[in-house]
Amino acid sequence: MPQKPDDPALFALFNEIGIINQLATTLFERVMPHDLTVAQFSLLNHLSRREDPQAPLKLANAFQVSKGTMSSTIGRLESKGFVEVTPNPKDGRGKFVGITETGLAARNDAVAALGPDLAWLSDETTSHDISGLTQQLATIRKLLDARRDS
Amino acid sequence: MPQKPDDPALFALFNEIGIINQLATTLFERVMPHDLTVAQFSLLNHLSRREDPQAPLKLANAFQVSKGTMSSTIGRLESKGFVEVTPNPKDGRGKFVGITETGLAARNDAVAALGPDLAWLSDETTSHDISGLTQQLATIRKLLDARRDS
DNA sequence: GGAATAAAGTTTGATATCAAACTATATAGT
DNA sequence: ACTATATAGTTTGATATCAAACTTTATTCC
Repeated sequence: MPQKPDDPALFALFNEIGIINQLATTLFERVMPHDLTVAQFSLLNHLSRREDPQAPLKLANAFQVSKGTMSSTIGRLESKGFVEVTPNPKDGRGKFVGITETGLAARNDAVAALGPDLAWLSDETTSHDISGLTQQLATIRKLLDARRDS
Repeated sequence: MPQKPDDPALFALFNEIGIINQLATTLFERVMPHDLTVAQFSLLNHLSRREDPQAPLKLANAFQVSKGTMSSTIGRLESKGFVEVTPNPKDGRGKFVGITETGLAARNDAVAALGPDLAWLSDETTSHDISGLTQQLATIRKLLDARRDS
């Protein structure tokens, strides 16, 4: 039973992280076209960068979400016609997810729509060392990630 | 149509923030008792620090969530008997939310259960300037917050 | 005072997310 | 081969979250 039970510094850090996550998500979702969510856009953006279709499980690992979550996001993008899911001919259990022409266009629309907000943020944060900040966070993320598997 | 459409640095930052948020949330929820979620614990913890009951709207603002979200979280804590909701005698629309004895005990249980993980994190991050990191993030949070209202 | 407006809470419908259960296919072990 | 186990995806049930619609009570403004 800790005498000094809560670490205010860590609580404050996670609090800021949680709020930023929420604010950025809603800010971006307000401007993105095609009713794209951040989860959907991120997946679309990821697929737009690699020509070869990817297995759902690999995508789930890349985004650190459960396979159930990835299954759901893929399904929604599929309904919109933005991705195409094909069976893995070598493995009856497996599938491949690839972006469609429509999906690529939607991704480009979204990138364009996000432009102003990102440019504004970029301007406002020129004095910050964003890369340095990101690296510090990456260190903490790796800690949490290692702890998860333990 | 931007030639350099995405700002990799900013995307990377928000990506880390999103993943940390998710990892920390699931890590904490795995150890907390009474089926407490982070949202529920945070509210309970907040209420444990002030003796006087708070209005739901005030709580929603403090946590930067919508009143609908706060309404839902309060309802769940009320079902568990951890908070008590009373009408505002001065204003028929208003309510007040206060923590119960049971709620305070649950909050203390949760703090104790979180102890080991927080201690571990604290140890692992001694070389990091957590406060400085938090302040940098707070600056960005304020930017996003201001943008939201514009 | 009565009508219009505002404010506090709740409800609804949608998405994201997890864990856990489930289905189907593949691989291992004997 | 046959059984047991492992792997890929899907489904289910729960919570969090938002925006928007809705209800109830206050306040404002002629």
